[in-house]
Amino acid sequence: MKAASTRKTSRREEARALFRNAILEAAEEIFAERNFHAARIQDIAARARVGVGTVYNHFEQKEDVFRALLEERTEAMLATLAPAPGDPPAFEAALLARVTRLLEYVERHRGLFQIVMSFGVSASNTDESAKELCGKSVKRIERMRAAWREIVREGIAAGVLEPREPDDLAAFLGGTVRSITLRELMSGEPLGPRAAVITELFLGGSRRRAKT
Amino acid sequence: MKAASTRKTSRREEARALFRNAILEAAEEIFAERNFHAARIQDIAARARVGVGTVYNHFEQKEDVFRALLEERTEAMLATLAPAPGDPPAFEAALLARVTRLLEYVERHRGLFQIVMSFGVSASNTDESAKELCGKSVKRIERMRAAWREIVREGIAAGVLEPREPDDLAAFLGGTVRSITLRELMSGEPLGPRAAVITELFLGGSRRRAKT
Amino acid sequence: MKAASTRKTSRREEARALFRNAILEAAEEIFAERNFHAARIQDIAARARVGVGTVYNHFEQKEDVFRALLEERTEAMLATLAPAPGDPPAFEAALLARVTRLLEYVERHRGLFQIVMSFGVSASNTDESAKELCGKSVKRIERMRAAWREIVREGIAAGVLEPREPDDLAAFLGGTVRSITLRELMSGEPLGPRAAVITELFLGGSRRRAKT
Amino acid sequence: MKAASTRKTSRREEARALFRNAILEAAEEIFAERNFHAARIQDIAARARVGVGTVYNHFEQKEDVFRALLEERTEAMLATLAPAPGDPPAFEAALLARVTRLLEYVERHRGLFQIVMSFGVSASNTDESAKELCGKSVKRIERMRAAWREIVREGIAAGVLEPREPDDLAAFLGGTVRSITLRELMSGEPLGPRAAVITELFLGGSRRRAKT
DNA sequence: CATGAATGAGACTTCATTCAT
DNA sequence: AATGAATGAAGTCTCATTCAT
Repeated sequence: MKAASTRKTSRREEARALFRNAILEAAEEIFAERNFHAARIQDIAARARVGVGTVYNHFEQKEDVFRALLEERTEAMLATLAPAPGDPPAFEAALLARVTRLLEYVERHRGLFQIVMSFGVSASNTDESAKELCGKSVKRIERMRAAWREIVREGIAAGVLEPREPDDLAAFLGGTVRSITLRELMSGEPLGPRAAVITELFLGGSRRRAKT
Repeated sequence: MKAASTRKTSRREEARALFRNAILEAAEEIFAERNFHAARIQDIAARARVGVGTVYNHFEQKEDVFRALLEERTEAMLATLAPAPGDPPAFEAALLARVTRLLEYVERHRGLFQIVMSFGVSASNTDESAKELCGKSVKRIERMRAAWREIVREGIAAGVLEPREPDDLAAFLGGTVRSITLRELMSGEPLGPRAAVITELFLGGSRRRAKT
Repeated sequence: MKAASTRKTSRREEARALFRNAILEAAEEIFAERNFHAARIQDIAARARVGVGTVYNHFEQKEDVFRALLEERTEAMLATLAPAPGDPPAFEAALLARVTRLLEYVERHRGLFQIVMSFGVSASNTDESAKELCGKSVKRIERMRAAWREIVREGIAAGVLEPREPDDLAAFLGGTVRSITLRELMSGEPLGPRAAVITELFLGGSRRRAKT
Repeated sequence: MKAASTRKTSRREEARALFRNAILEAAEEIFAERNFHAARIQDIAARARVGVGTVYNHFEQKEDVFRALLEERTEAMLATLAPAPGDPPAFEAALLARVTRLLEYVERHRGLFQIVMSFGVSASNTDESAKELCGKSVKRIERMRAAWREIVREGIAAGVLEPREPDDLAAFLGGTVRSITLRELMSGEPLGPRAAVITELFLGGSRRRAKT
């Protein structure tokens, strides 16, 4: 009986997740093609083939939809930097694979990331609710930095990178990715091809110099 | 008597221009700190210390305020690239002076240009009214390109730049400026210091090779 | 289960119709006592004991409320001329019954019909939107004429009216009704008592002359 | 010197009257083609080729423009019923001449009179300001009645009309004029041709019966 | 829980009125 | 006295949010 109840519950939760997901995906599309203020809950609901009330069953406010979307997508983006089963063993190749994964993910969610990147900037700076959002954002940036640092450590351990202060190398790597991504994102260029450029640039600047 | 009437008229027009300007400046601030949809006409009017109706005496719609602002600012930005009286005679120095002027102007209107640069993107892509705006934008991009081309021609004439196809060099110069501006704009860094970097990068890549 | 769903749906639609009706009735009162421009949506909503937004859930614009009202009422007015179950068999008596029904209906909606009758006139002649309204109005006038013609045909078939061109008799009948209605409507007199006068006048002028 | 001042004054007043008149005529056109609420002071001023402020130099409020217009036009309308120099001596012919004058005047100001006639009816019954307007209107109706009575008296004195209670005959005459005018006005027909019909109808019903 | 109509706060826009020139 | 820009109250309409079914 307990099993039944559990399965029942899990089925229900599965259904919930389905709805929630559909809403988030619809929201991503709508937010990307309009913008936060111009996007109407009604449109999101319609795109998700769901009633307006349903959106409110899953999210308290319109802003929460946006918040959740951000959270989910940036979380997934962070995940692309983790080592994956099929990654090649060599550091350089593995780095390329990871950065490629990252860029591909960003590409797939281009519209949203355009908003994200221009958010700390043009978005309602005065807005009170933006503060909390920024708070979470800071934490995520921290985690991103940690991810880069971890990669850099691996590189140093593998003897590929100069044994410098990992924080500096991490900043270099992160900055390179960030600035190139930003430019291609805003100018409308595809991101995929830049992964190679990024790793080259990074390695060119931080590869271990052969001992004399 | 006619003189009096003329002066009267010009005074009135002067006053009109004053109001119009105050409104545009207020709008720039408000649009920069909120964003088009979140900015309320009431706020703009209040910031300009003007009645709501006054805004509508100068602009037909809220959107027209934005449009005019864009027009005015990008026009002035274009003007910074024209040769100025105090510019040094040497091409390299003159180039630096011009680029510096450009970056300083963009810096002074940072908030607005952030919006401008992310406009073809996050702004209501579907919107019908955006089309006309884009049309004008295309023309302005064309004129910008022409300005770069003119500068490049001067450089070639002065024997400083390689005598290549001016369009290519212009694209290189424009692209360098654009991408660096974009990055610093979005990341919140000051623009001024980058003028030197930009000219260096450009000259490094296109300076005339000494004849062997 | 389907039955339940059907009933649910029909109940909802029933409720919708109830609201729509309440709004139209409120609008009729407000439009009648003020006039199109002076009538505020807020007033209509309040009179209908409904929120402002509700009005906009049922009609796109203020003007559409007016349009729908016109449509609905003139439609119903046309219906009063159709033969009804309880009408007496004799042509003269049936005619009186029908005209009486018509006048009673107009009486019940006096305020609105006053506006309708003075519409092609004082209403925004220049207005662009008035055109469409007039187009529909023309169709309805056509149908009214057809209704009169049908009545006249019955009268001729019954041998009560002179066997003349039905269009002429119809025009006579319609014109008599119209002009008397108009006068009483504008001068504030009750309409009911005029039904007899109208039929008398009409029959007096078009009753079949006995063969010599 | 006094003469000069007087002439100066009168010239000024002449000028004032000119402006006032231009405004009233413009207002008549605008009110006729739109309607009180839809007519904008700006439009009236523009049509009169006058600044907005000028309108307010001559009238306190928008409503006063309307009020004055009504006053002026109905006053002039009343004047058409007074005996005129060229009127024929015979009562019947004189009556026809007067009624013709009246109808011609109404015809020339058709747009306004359409509004006037549908005013006590569809116009803001609830409006507070309408009351005063109605008060004046009542007085004018009284004077109109007096005018009819005077005409009737002449007819009786001339031995053309039955020596009945003048009030009754006046009501008959006035009513006939009013109802026919109303109908033609609303239906868009020209008024001129109806003068003959009106006098015929009136005389037919009230001409003195020959003594047996 | 899904749904979608009801709701009203709030934004844009108009326009009567004022007032400095 | 004429003028026309400034002003803000008021009206229309939108849309986030609630709630009965």
